[in-house]
Amino acid sequence: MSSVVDDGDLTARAGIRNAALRLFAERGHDAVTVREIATAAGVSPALVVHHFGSKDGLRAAVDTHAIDAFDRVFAELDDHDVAEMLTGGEATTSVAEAFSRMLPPGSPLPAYLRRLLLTNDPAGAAIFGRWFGATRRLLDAMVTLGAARPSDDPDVLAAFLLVNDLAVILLRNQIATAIGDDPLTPAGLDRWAKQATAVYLEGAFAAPPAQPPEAALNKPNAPIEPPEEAPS
Amino acid sequence: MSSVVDDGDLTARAGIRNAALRLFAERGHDAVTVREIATAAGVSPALVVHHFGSKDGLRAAVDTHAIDAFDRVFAELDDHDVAEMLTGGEATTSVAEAFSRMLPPGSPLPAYLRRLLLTNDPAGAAIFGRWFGATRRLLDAMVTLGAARPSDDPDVLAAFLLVNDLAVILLRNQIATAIGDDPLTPAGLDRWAKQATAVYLEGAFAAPPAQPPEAALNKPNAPIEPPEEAPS
DNA sequence: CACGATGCTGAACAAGCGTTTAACATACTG
DNA sequence: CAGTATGTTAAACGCTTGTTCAGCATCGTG
Repeated sequence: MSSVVDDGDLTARAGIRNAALRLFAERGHDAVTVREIATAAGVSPALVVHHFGSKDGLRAAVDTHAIDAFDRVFAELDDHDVAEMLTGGEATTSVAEAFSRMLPPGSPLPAYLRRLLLTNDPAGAAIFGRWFGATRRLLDAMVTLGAARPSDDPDVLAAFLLVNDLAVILLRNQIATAIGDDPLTPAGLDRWAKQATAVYLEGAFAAPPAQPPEAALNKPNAPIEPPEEAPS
Repeated sequence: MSSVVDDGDLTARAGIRNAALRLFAERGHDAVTVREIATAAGVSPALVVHHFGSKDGLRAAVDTHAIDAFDRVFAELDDHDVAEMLTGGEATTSVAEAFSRMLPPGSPLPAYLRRLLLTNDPAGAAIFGRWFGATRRLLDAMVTLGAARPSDDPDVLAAFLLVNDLAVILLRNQIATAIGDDPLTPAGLDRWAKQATAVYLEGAFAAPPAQPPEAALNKPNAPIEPPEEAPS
């Protein structure tokens, strides 16, 4: 056993990249030092720079590696979705489900996706744009096949469905403590999918009993963060 | 004019806290230096430490300040929601709507909430837990009033509705470029609320035309991230 | 007026950071 | 076998970081 992380027979380069992926995902780029990455990978700090040029070069390599994996997951999901639609299976297949199915349980990739979308990183914007386009196209296909109701604002509807899916990954930890199941495990995923499917098929709310329609709307509220705040 | 930021007549202490709030929200705690905060607030770096003890003390002060504002927004939303429910107004009132209504347009608070929820910060976990409890109680109330359909897993349903709402704030920038409207402005919010309300009232998908019910389910897929990866 | 708080600063410090450099193995190549 | 890439390291460098310190105004209070 070398130390710290048992990577099997990985190249040192790949080992560094994987260690960096995990640490970046857990704590963010800036909070992780080159020395920590090197220790986690069982190599010297100088080797990190030798292989990736600089810490930022390593960041870029990790980014492309992760984005590649993400797009493979999403592509798989896309096919799966169309197949399910055609065979009359479940109504929806979620990004979260694809992540849970295709990634090993302890994978740092969900957390890395969170960091990628959180920082206003152009790579995160690019991946979101691609996924939005795919969702939009899928929604159109479902409408023409009669599997989804047509909308007067399909862009917003597609974005709504996509971000609802992504929220499961972004807020994974909070959801887990709230409902008592990690939503990226089969058990949690099942509970989540049941409720989501129900809402997407029938809705969640009912129109109120029957009363005067326009009542208290647009009453102005005092802003909570006025231009000048009380000094603490 | 002093410099950089015109804060009106703020205490230096409050000015530092506000500058830190904005910088932390934009770039994250670790990527911001004490010197940058001091410059943005128009004071010397030493004064930052003098008022808050340390950079981490400043972080804590900013945290409590922000969390206080968040909870005020959410409490307002809660009241508003109940009121709307009773008067038979709109079916839903979203967290995003409350943020948009109660915060000035350029406020750093949405971005700070994003950082708080996505960095596994215990403060973020606490605020999510509180909001989840409130959502759960609101959902129960709506069910007894006949405004929401009863669910066999109300915890998950409440979490689903809450994280869908939060996703608008978390992915604000990506949504803005995807749909062409910032979802925290009145225009974008209106488009978003229309689609969300439609889905929550009637659903988004239709049951497939009518076909064999169980078809291709649980077919095993090759994991995309095998234990040992190809060295790049 | 004296005087202790209070607010605030410039200069400096130790520590930690990313990175560089020179050197050492190891292994393929002619 | 010499020679040259390749992988790897220990040690050090320069810079930035958070923080400290001594001192300067300002000001309400006895």
